[in-house]
Amino acid sequence: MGTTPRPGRPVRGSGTGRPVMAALDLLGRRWTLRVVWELHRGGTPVGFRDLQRRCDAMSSSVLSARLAELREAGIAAPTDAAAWRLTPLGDDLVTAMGPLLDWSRAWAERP
Amino acid sequence: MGTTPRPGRPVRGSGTGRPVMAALDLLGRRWTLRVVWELHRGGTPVGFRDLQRRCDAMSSSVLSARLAELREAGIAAPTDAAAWRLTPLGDDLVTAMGPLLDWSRAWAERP
DNA sequence: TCTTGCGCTTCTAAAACAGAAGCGCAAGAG
DNA sequence: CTCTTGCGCTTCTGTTTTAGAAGCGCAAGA
Repeated sequence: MGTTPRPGRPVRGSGTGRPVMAALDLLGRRWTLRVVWELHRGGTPVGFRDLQRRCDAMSSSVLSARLAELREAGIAAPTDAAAWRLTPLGDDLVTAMGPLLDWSRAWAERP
Repeated sequence: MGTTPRPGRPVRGSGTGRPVMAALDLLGRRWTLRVVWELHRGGTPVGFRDLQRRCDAMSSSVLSARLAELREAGIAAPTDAAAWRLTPLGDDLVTAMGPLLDWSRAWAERP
């Protein structure tokens, strides 16, 4: 398994660990943005298998790895009842993704 | 080589090709966001080897693949002088990434 | 001519991912 | 109690993706 990118520490593509580079490394991993997205859509905490189904049955091994990374990054957290939800920081991330969604709609309509 | 995700066509993680899913697939590939980012930072068109250096000497084979994908997606385009730059759509994408950068700074300052 | 740098391509090894199987646990049915 | 069902994951093996070095053809300059 790889390492969870953290701001301030060297990450793939940046020896300095500049925040934006660490973020691009973390969020650039496959399924990461999607998992965050689905956790947010759920509203209430979502269980592992349920989350897996919502992500089009993505591989459980990868989901497990992504959740561990997101937890370490302080973006997602397990509840006491064995389910997952976003932290306030995670909610902010989703908010920050808003313009990206608008862009994707514009992208879909290009000639 | 893989396929370039397009809105409206099935992509990894979504049989419907919903725009946001296609975008998450395309942008979720390793180095993609970084390449877009560096093309934008350059301002003027950037040559292949120069771009590679700016991306911390990422693999040339992957850079080549990413540029092909970004071109197909209408995000980047080669100039007549054998250099690369963002299209207007690509510039919009960078703009849409703005809040994400702000978020990364906040992320860097968490306890 | 000879070197230097360019935009890539090609090749092989390493890493990441996919997907099925299964483990231990807990709750309910019989 | 035993049996089944579903849960949260982990483990394992095969496939895909990425890394990284090497090299090709071209063009410009010494």
